[in-house]
Amino acid sequence: MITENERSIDRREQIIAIAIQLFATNGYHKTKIADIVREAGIAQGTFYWYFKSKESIALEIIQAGQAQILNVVSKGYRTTPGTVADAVASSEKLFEDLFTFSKDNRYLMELIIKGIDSEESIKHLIFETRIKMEEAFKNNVKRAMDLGILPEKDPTIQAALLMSLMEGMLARWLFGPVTYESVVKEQSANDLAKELVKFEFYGLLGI
Amino acid sequence: MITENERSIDRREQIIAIAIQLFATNGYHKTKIADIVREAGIAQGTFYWYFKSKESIALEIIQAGQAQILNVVSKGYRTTPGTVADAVASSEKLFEDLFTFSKDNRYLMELIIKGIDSEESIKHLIFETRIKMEEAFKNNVKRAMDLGILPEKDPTIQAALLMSLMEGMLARWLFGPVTYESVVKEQSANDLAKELVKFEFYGLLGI
Amino acid sequence: MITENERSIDRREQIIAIAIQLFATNGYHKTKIADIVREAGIAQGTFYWYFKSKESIALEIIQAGQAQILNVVSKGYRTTPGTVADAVASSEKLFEDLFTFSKDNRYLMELIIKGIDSEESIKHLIFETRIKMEEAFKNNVKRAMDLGILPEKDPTIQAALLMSLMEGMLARWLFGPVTYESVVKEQSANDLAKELVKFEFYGLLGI
Amino acid sequence: MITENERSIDRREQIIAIAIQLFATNGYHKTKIADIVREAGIAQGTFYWYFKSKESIALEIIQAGQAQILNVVSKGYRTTPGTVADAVASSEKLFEDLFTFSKDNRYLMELIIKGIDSEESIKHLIFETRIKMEEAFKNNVKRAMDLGILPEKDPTIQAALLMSLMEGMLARWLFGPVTYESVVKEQSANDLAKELVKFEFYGLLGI
DNA sequence: AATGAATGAGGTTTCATTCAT
DNA sequence: CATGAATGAAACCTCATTCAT
Repeated sequence: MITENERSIDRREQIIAIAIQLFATNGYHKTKIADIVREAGIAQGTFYWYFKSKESIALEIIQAGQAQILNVVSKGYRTTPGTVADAVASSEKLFEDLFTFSKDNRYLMELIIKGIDSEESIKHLIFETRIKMEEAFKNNVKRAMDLGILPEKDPTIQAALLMSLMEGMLARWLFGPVTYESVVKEQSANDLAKELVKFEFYGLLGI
Repeated sequence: MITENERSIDRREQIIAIAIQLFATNGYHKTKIADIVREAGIAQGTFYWYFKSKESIALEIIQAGQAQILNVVSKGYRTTPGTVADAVASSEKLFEDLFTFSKDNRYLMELIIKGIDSEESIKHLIFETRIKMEEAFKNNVKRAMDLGILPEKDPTIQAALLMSLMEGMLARWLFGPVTYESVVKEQSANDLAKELVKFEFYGLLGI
Repeated sequence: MITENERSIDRREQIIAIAIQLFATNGYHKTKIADIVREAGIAQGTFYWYFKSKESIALEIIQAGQAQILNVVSKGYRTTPGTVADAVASSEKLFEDLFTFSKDNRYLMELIIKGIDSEESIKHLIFETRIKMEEAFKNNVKRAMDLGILPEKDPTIQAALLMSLMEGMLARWLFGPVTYESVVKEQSANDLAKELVKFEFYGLLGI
Repeated sequence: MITENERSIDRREQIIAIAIQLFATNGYHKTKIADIVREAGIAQGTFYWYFKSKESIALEIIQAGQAQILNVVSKGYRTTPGTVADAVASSEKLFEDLFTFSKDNRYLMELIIKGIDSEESIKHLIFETRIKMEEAFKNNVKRAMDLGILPEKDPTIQAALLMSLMEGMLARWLFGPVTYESVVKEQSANDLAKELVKFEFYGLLGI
């Protein structure tokens, strides 16, 4: 039996899911509260029983998304690598996890990765999320350098480069146009991770 | 002496410059015509003497920007490289040019690289611009492969990876937060290009 | 007790009534949404809860008006007349009905008869209404000719002449200046109908 | 050789001719000064050298039109009729003159007959013109009654009926839809006048 | 006489939010 | 919890008119 409370939570989740998709697809400003409630089949006023404002639902979405993403990313480099092969494997694991999560949370990731032109507070939170992801990358790179697996370079830049690669490939894979159909969009999360990691470690010249 | 015609063109250019900056800084929807005319010191109606609508000025901005950017990018790999060192040098040249242009056209590039949540027509034009940049990259990569300088791989993916790196570094360099102050933002266009190209060819493991 | 629904319909009707009057009195373009809502004692935005646009309320007004008018006109020549006297009587009945309806729907008829300088779509609908009225007249004339009551002539022209008479008298009776005070405006619908029909059948020379 | 003054007058006339046509075709409010000057091939400001305002050019148009029309109408019943046939002939002459003038001044007549939703001052002047036409008709009718040619009735009403017939037929003949193509629009001014006068004197039952 | 850039009041419409029921 | 009617500030855009040249 579904309690009142549970039904209420469902309704909330439903509205959130719709809002995520609309924000990602049409943008923050183009998405009207009227669109959300129409899609949800509820009255305009009902929205405001569940959420304080348009801004607040967006903030809640990003907030919750941040937690999930960071959870995925932080679990990435779990192993303590000893060799380059170990580092490669663990990097692959990280990206595969992230790509898998992204595939399951397409619209959320679209919001985070492509960003949305919205209120300052929302943009700030998105920004923060990406900074934190990049920091996780940096720590991993730093650790690999400390272990002598990677040559000593500025880890901040290396993390930025890594993050850029990841963002770019993810965007093309999930939100990109048909142009990438055969070469990017059809690949599995694992394929994509492998391709990325190869480039990550060896560059264009790599085998 | 300034002729009527020149003054008129100046006024147009002035409005465009202001609009670019406001669009980039505050976003398309947050930028009101009232903001633009206030900044330009003209009456609301005067804007409409020069431009048909808010959408049309944005389209004109992106259109013109696309032409300039593609001009820079297309001049990139002018040389016919024979060795890897040649390829590296010419790649460096390309990115340095692009970064220099970007520094001089900060707000325009912010619009193109970060994108704006705007009308469909505008988003489409921005998208097109990025696709064309990426195509220029792809052609360069393909040529290097044909010459035997780079190992044969799918050039579409390599171009996507390159474009991702470029977008990411550019964004951090010019529009990024103070976080990158010391390691990215303070670098010259040439430094940044070198760093990027090193990664481009050799990856994390590169010397 | 007034239900929600009824109040809502009342509000709609109220806005429509005000709009009809203002459109008829001041014209379409001179009538501002601000005028309508001021008269109705509601907020500007409320208008748009009930109607999509200024154009749409005008269309709705004419549409509904057309239906009512055609209903009146079509009921006109119900009887099957056998003699000229029958035809005269039934024509009188038709015009009396139409004039009575017009008196009760003064402003609506003013819109239809005098026309308004408005959007093309609205003008078209008004035009259509008048064409349909004239067609009803034509059918009546034709029937009388078939029955041998009226001499055979082109019914299209006769209907046009009839319609012209009706429009002219109606305009003078209801919307005309005080000039016609004593001789036209003060007459009853029945008086007017009689006068018109006398001219219709016998012309200036008629008894 | 054309003097400065003459060219100036031509320019004025040209603007007026364009304005008449646009007012008649698109309505007063829908016709923008921008439309007029575009059609005339002059600058926006130039319009205001020739005319004080949009309202003033419209007033001037109607004013001049009124004079011409009344001139035509007043010349109508020149003859002193003695018999019904004389009255018929002279009535035919009046309408033929008026219809001929209307054909040559299509757009002007459209403004006068159909009226335009415009400023109060303009509407008033149009109204006045029609009143004066109707008065001319009334005088003619009255004279015929005094001469014993027409039965004694209220000449105001008879004139109104006559005016209505004329307005209606004119509108269908010149501004009407293709519906009337064969039966009304293709007729000559003389044909139309004859048809009208037959109805005028004998009604539907007339031979 | 003529130009065309500039003005600014004012119009229609949108939409996040509130509120009585 | 839910509704949907109501609000009103604010946005974009129009256009008759003015003005410096």
